[in-house]
Amino acid sequence: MSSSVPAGWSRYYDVVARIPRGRVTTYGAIARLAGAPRTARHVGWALAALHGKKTHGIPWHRVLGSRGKGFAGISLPDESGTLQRRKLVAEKIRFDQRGRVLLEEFGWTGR
DNA sequence: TGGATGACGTTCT
DNA sequence: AAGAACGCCATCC
Repeated sequence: MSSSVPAGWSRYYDVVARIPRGRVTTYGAIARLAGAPRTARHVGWALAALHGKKTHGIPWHRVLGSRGKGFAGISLPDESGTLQRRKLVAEKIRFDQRGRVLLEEFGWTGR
C-alpha cells in the first residue's frame, strides 16, 4: 500500500526492536547502527509513523534525544513525552531532576 | 523540479 | 552552564 512507510525505514525499526527492556538509546545511535550516521532525524519520522498504529512491537519509547555527552532526554512534545517517560519509568529507567537519563547506566550501544 | 519540513545533533555565543 | 543557530538528508506538497 502506498500508505505504508518507505522501505528504508524498516532498517530503523529493526534496530529499535533490538533495544533490550530497561535500556534506552538515542536517534543518532540508531541511525548509526542502521548504517546512516547522518540521518538521526529520519529515525524520528519512522517512529512517528508508528504512533497511532496497532501493536507493532517496536519499543519506540526507548528512543531518546541526545541531551549532551553521555546523557539523553525525551524530545517528544507534551503528551507523547509524558507517555514515553511513564513507559520508561515502568521499565525502571531513572530520570534526574533535569529530566535526563544517564546513558552510561541505561544506554544501549547496539549490544 | 524546487522549496519547506522535521520524535536530531553538534558547534558557537 | 544554558540557549540559539546552523547543518544533514529523506520525505512531503
